[in-house]
Amino acid sequence: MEIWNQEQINSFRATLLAWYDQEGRDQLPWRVNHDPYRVLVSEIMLQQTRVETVIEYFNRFMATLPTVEDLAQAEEATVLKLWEGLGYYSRARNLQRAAQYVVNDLQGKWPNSSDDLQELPGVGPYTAAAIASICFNEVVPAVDGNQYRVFGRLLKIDADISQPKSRKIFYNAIAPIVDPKRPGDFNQAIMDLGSTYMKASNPDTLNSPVKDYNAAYRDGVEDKYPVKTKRVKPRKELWQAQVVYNEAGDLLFEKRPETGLLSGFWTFPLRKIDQIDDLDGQQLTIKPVVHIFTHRRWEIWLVAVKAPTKLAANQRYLSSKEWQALSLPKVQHKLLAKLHEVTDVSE
DNA sequence: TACCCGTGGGC
DNA sequence: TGCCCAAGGGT
Repeated sequence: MEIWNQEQINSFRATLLAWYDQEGRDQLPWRVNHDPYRVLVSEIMLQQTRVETVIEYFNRFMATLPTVEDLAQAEEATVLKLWEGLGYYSRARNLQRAAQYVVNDLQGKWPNSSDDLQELPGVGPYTAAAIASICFNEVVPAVDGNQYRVFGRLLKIDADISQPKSRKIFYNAIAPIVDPKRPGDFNQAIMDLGSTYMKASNPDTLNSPVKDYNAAYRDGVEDKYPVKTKRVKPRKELWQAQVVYNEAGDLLFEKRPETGLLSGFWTFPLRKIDQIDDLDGQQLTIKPVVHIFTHRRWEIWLVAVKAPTKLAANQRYLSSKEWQALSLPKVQHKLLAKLHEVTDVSE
């Protein structure tokens, strides 16, 4: 691992920020000001999610809920509808809880330090540092995937970024480098660097503004950094999705449990099966609907089944108007599309 | 700690 | 196609 002296640190800061001032993505909608509410919403949305995906969601979210008070007072269904399709839905619920915490418990006064910001639900060390540096000029590194990648290469840090304990190693390595005059811009500059010249795949190191500071590139071992070992294959599971209509033509939905995957969302009644032979009803499709989560691969067979004589507490018939108004997970939209596909063919 | 938690795009 | 990846946090 490389250790920079103060002279190298000073010149790195100057080089990085000069590039950022020229080529930074200052047009991103969450960078138009340093309102902590806007920055919080953007940071939560950007967790494990691409910038290009977030922009549209962010603009719609801010147009609907412009202030932290608006979010605190909104119906949860409103928030989830705004989040529909973005994934990791606990982020949306925690974001609203964070807004309620600021409004109700702190009388609208934002925590202005990284430590205090971590008290907000859904705000961990990275997000807290990002907000603290961008909105309140706290001199702290916002250690995220970009900083792992950028400084893993620049400094040839051998710690495995898949392991949580490596975070402290990176934090300690980066902390002395953060520009004390412009900590927020420093962190955002690293983000921009990490998504342009220093991407994970096909980086353009040769043209990077900080090429001269890149020890991994200098030594011809850039492809070894950052060190990352863990990879988990999604587990394959077979499911059947039950299709049930009532006399009015409404479809039977079932609310998922309050914990676990897609918690609290409405889907067709889903039942796990061991093999296709276990399908319990009239098979409606030749191929299953396939949906891949981070850790699971679902193959879902649509089956028509008899209506239950009595609905369970978590079951309801919903008209198309009703379910379209709900926030539904992508997998349920896939099932609905598939059902309409086979229904149209038969008509 | 290791695992859980969504989705879409790139190659 | 089957992987890997993308501004993490909760448990």
